[in-house]
Amino acid sequence: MTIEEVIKSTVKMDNAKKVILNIMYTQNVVQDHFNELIKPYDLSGEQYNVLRILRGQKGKPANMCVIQERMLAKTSNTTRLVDKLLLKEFVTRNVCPDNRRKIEVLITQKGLDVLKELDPKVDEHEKAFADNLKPEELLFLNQLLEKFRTNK
Amino acid sequence: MTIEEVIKSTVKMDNAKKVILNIMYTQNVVQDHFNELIKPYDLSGEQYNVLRILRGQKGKPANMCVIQERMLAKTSNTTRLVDKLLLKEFVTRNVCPDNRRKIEVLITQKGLDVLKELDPKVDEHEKAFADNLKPEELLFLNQLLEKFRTNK
DNA sequence: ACACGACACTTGTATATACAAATATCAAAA
DNA sequence: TTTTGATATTTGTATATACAAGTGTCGTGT
Repeated sequence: MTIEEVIKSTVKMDNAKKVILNIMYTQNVVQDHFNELIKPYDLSGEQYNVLRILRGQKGKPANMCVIQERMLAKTSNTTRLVDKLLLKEFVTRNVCPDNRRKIEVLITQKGLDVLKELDPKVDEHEKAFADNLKPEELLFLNQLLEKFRTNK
Repeated sequence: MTIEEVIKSTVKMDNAKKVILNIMYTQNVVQDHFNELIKPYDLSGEQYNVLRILRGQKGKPANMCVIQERMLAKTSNTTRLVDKLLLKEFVTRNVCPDNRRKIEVLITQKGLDVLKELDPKVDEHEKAFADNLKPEELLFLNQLLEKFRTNK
């Protein structure tokens, strides 16, 4: 389905406009797909993202600003995001002893378990999209997107 | 900046995962850029989008479900979005005489004026990104994104 | 005519997000 | 030691979004 069909556009668009709509729409499609996937786990996409960052720390605690800067969408509220994860006991939160301004956030075993359970489903989700392209097309798409963002 | 640099990833990712992150992140960058642009106009991105759809109607009124289906993000709340535009006098809203379940939404001159003022800025915004790619790359990016979405 | 399911839209409620202001701590200068 | 500016996080408030339930209208069959 072309982007014109998606938005039922009657007028002709140039490629500059079309590519932006395509990116916005594709992100929407991917996100909706992903949200379906994690719905049964009572996690929002952002919350999942934080958990993944914490797992990536491999036991090292992450403080708020580290989490913030590793997230794709620079949400203005890491505190409340971590609050939610704390309620579900997916993370722990403690004041950093070296610098009491900082907070040390750690993923719990329960958090790791839920990620582990999600891993194959997430892989499948990614693969479902990636399989639409040949390996070299996938590579090229990555390069084009990166280039598209130059200086932004 | 590669997507690994953006999220400061330490581990190696396969292209399937990378392309999804790239799409999510690129959309974020584009959206942030666009939000900066429309901030002085007291319009949200979604509100702008609705106005653009209404202008595309060329005088023909659009009812709620038409607006809904032409939007990129299937927001669950067109009513309140139109409410906001109504408050700013960018649209009018009337019950459809033929079918009183339906609502006829029309863009006002004031709405058209604000779009007109935004047009060159939006073009510039789109061009700023598009100029990072050669015309044939732009075309290819569109094709790859479309293909990436196949069956979703 | 009237009952019924479908349709178009609205409203309630809970949650998420954006932005700015507030709080607490630290490091370095006076 | 006190002050100052920077850093790290939290909180308040307004707005946006998601999802489900509610309202009014229509078309169809009986």
